[in-house]
Amino acid sequence: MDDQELIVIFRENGYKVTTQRLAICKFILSRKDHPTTEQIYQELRYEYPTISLGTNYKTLHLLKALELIQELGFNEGSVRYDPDMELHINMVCSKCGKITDYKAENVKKLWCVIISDIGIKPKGQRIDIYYECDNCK
Amino acid sequence: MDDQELIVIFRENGYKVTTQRLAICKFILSRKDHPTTEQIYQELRYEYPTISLGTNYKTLHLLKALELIQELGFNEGSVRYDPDMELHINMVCSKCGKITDYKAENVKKLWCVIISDIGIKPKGQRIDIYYECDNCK
DNA sequence: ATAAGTGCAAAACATTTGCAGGCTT
DNA sequence: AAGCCTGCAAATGTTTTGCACTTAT
Repeated sequence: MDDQELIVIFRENGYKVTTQRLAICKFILSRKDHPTTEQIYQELRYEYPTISLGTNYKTLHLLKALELIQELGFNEGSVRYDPDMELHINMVCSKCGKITDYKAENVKKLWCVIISDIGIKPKGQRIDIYYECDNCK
Repeated sequence: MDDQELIVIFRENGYKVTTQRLAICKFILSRKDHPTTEQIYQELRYEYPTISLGTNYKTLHLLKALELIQELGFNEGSVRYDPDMELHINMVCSKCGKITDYKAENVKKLWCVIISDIGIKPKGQRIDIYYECDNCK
C-alpha cells in the first residue's frame, strides 16, 4: 500500500493526514514479523525522535478500527500487530517468540470445511501453531 | 480430575499440596468459560477470603507449567485460562466476549491434514473464531 | 527442621486518559 | 478559524517481586 492509498483511506473516514500517522501506518503495514507496540515505538523514534507513545497507541487502534491490521494478544504480556488480514496461520516459535505467517490454498479450503461444519459466519479468526523454529532447535 | 489425582501430580513434580493450590486448581479445571485471573480471584474469595492475588497468579503459572491449563492472551488486556488441553476451537463472541469450545472429530482430521501440509511437529496450537453469539445478535 | 508456599505491599510494566498547544483542513 | 491531533505527564490496570511469617514434608 502506498502513501496515496493511505491518505485516501484516512480522508474518506474523516481522519486527518499527519506525518506521524503516515509514518506509523507505513511502518506497521510493511512489517511481516508482528512487532509489539514497544518495538514499533522504538524503531520509529530513530526517524521521528519526538513521536510519543500515546500517538503510537492511538494510531494502532485507529488502524485496527479501519481493519488494516490485526491485534494479537499473547500471554507474554504483549500485544503484537499483524498487517495480514487474510486467512493465515501464525507460526509462533515457543522458544524465541519469532512469528512467521503460513499461507496456503489448502489451508483455506480445509478451513472452509470446518466453518461450514460449525455452521456460523465468522467475523474473523486467529490460528496459531506453536513450534520450535529452525534457529532454536 | 479429582483431588487425589491432583495431589499425586503435585507431589510427583515436587510441589507441596496446600489448601490454596487445591482450591485454585479445582476451580479452574472445572470451568469451561475461560475466566480471567481477576474472575478466578474474586470467585475464590467467597470461599477463601484471605487468599491473595499473588498466590492466584503463581498457582496459575504453575498449572500452566504442568500443562494442565492453557493461557490465552486476548487484546482486551486480559489473559484467560482454558483447562481443555485437547485440540479445539475457541468460539469467541466479539460483542460480549463469551467463549465456548467447539470440538469435533472432523476438526481434528482436517487439522492433521494442515499440519502434515506444513510439515512441522507443533508443540501446541490455538484456534479462535470470532463471531456474534446467539444472545448478542 | 527445613524448605517451600502464603499474604501483603511495593515495584514494575503496559495501556489509557486529559489537556494545552500545534497542525490539517 | 475550527477542530482534530500531538506530545507530555498523570492515572489506571495488570502482573511480578520481595520479604517476613506460616505450613507441608
